[in-house]
Amino acid sequence: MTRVTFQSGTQHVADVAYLPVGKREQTKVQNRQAILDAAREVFGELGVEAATVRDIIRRTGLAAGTFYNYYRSKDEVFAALSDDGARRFAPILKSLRHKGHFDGFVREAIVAYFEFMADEHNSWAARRPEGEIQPHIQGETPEMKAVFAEVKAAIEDAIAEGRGPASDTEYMTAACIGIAREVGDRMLARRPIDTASAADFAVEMILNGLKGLPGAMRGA
Amino acid sequence: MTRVTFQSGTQHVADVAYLPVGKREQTKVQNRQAILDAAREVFGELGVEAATVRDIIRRTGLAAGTFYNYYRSKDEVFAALSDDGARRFAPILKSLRHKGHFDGFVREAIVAYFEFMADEHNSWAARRPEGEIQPHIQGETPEMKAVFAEVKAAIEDAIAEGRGPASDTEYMTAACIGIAREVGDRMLARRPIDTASAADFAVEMILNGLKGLPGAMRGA
Amino acid sequence: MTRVTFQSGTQHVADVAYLPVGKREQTKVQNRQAILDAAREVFGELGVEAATVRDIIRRTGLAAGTFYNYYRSKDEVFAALSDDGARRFAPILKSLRHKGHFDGFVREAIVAYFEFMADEHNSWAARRPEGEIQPHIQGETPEMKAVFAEVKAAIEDAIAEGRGPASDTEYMTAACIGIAREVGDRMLARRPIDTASAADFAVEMILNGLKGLPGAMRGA
Amino acid sequence: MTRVTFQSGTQHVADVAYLPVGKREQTKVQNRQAILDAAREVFGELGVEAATVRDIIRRTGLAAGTFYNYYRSKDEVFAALSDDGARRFAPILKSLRHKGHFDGFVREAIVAYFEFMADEHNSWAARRPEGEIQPHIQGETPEMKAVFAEVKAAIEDAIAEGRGPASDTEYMTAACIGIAREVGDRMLARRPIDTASAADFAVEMILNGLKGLPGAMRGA
DNA sequence: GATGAATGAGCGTTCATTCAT
DNA sequence: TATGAATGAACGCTCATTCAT
Repeated sequence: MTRVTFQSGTQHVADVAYLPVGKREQTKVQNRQAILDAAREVFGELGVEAATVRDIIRRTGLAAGTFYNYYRSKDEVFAALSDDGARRFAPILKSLRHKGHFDGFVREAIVAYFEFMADEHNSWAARRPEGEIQPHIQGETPEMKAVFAEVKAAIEDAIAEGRGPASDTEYMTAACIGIAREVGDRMLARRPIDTASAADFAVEMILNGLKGLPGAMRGA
Repeated sequence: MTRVTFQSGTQHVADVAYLPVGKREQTKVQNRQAILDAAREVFGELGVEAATVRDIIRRTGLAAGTFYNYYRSKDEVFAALSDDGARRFAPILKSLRHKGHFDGFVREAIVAYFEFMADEHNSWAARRPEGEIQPHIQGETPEMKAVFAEVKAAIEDAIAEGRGPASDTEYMTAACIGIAREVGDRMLARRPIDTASAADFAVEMILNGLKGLPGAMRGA
Repeated sequence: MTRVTFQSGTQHVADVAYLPVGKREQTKVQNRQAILDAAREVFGELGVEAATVRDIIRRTGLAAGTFYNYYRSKDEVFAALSDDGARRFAPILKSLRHKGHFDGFVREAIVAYFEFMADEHNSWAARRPEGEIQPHIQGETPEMKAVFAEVKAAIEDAIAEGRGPASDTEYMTAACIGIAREVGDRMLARRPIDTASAADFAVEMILNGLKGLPGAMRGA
Repeated sequence: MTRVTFQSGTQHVADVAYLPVGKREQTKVQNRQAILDAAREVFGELGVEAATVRDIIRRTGLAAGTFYNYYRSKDEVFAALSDDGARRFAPILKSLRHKGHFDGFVREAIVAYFEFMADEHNSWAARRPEGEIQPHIQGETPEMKAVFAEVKAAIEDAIAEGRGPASDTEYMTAACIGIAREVGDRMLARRPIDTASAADFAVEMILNGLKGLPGAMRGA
């Protein structure tokens, strides 16, 4: 089982600035990043719906108008964060595909997903100053949502390709996804966050569930 | 297995107006209902968070102030809808509890939940004019949310009481809930809506999944 | 010095219903009175500006629309209360006029004014239930304002007629009025309310002040 | 007797903008001033209670939201105006305190108060377009109210410190205040406004009145 | 005449967005 | 580009007033 480590969104985007750049480019990248960081926080604390552009920009210290030099709306930042998450996660997931063994694929996908969530959650919580009053936290970041969508797509594909058991593939996907989502959420609420045992549980549940299905088991 | 039929919220409340009443009372009931209907639609289309009181009242054709003759806030309408759903669903669910057999309980709970969803969905969709452009739909009504919460509580209890298999009960509940929710959603998207086969699937998945769990199977 | 006693507005208007009346007339009078009473309370508690028609009608237990069968607006109730006060006070004041002696006139006018205020204040406070939380009180009723206007007019006349000292009569009136108003207000704030000593003070202040004026003293 | 001249609030604040500034700062100052001016007018015409934020902003021609870039509420504008008045008046008043001679103190305080009122009134009236229909005017600006409060406090102190005659000090203060307020108001209604003779009158009235009091005269 | 729900103007306030600087 | 004040639509809500019952 491959151990993966994820880099927080902040570092990731900064790393992208790999070419020597003038000061102007520098601050452009910094501002863009500052907005993304602030948005991540605000989304996590207030929820995506309740968050306003003002909330985001206020936290950056930038001027209101500056926001619109980078994004056209709150939804666009949301999409950017989602993309960021998806982009970071996609290669891991892709490497798991076409490995043939459905059971192994599921396990690794779930593990990767849970670890991503845990990492995201940690790096996000860690960035908050200690002494401060902790604001109300909602906790699901756009990245998590995006990665969830990726995993879902992967499982959908795997099942549809017949590498998983043949039954009602749509419902099968739905069941896997449901388990992953709900167990993953509970996992994040526990201290310490234990991705391994959560993954064990979810994988058992999924594989056993699928195996018992009437039309079942034709897996690779 | 008892076959249950649910009445839509609209009809339900209308039925209550069984006594001959003055015109004033009539319009009051109608307005109250119009607000609830409008709210259900708006919540379904925009989501509860994004919906505004003015969205709701606009759709009724009533004056802005009229809303406040009936409800004090958006949340109060939401609660009213939820209550309506929960109240209709609660007796069914209660009759399933303490039946001893965990497998049977799960099956009947899932069936009841799916049938409620289907019914709710139908009555809600039916009320929408045909020719109109279908606005973007989120689709989950407060009633569904409320009933979902009921089912979740029931499963939580059943598992916690040890009538289900003993393992990590929290994760077990989460898995059941996840399956019910996701499969239920897919079910609603199909035509015709077939609650029986969706329930069959979900129940199989849940029971098989739980049975295979390491600490497993002590259920009644 | 004549001792005068004032009847509260409530009793006064009730007394007016001296003729045998049908039930309809009865309730009409009662409603009108209920509105006036409620208005007096509300004006006293919230202030005339802040008070709303709804505040008044709510306290009567009558329906909203009923208000408009009696008065067209808050201002009209205000005027009615003022009239009531003025009407009750006018005869007392008139009996003091044309008595010739300016000093005596001033004394009796001030005494009458202060006693009216005290009485009004008492009967208003007395009607409030004991056990209840005392709402914030502003304390100046329309009646007091109206009576103040009466006193002002009387003094204006007396001074203009030359029965008082000849100087700048407008300023003289202003000074008297200012003393009466401010000392009267302080009087109401003390417990027990002592109209006699307040009146003594105000009268001394007024008469001595006027006597010392340059063009002074030609009084009757 | 020192002759003092007050600058109107408008000029005063404008004078403060003594440094050359960018256009932005300029319009900011202008807008802030426009709001204050509009507020003064509206308060004067409708009374502070009845005035609304929208009344104020409407008169400026600015957008509704702009108000909140400068003040958080009507009360804050009111406070700003009051502060302005008090700040301008305070030094004059302070220079009069502790001068020992009660008579002189009263005279100068009254003179200063009347001159402030006259000046305020003039600058306020002057800013009104000629041809327009004069709206109903209540006429007391927050500045006047604030300055009145200052004078009242000063007299209260002086009397309480025993520098004035010893009698019922609360009533004494009330009487002085009443005279100052009422005579001052009449003064403003005359053309031309003659502060000197009004002050002469008020001071005579106050001092003579106090001197005649029973417990009287122990003043410095 | 009494009722009380409906009305809709208007209020205080927030917010996304623009645009002169 | 960055700035941040101006904008005005929209929100939640209250209120005086009307009018069918």
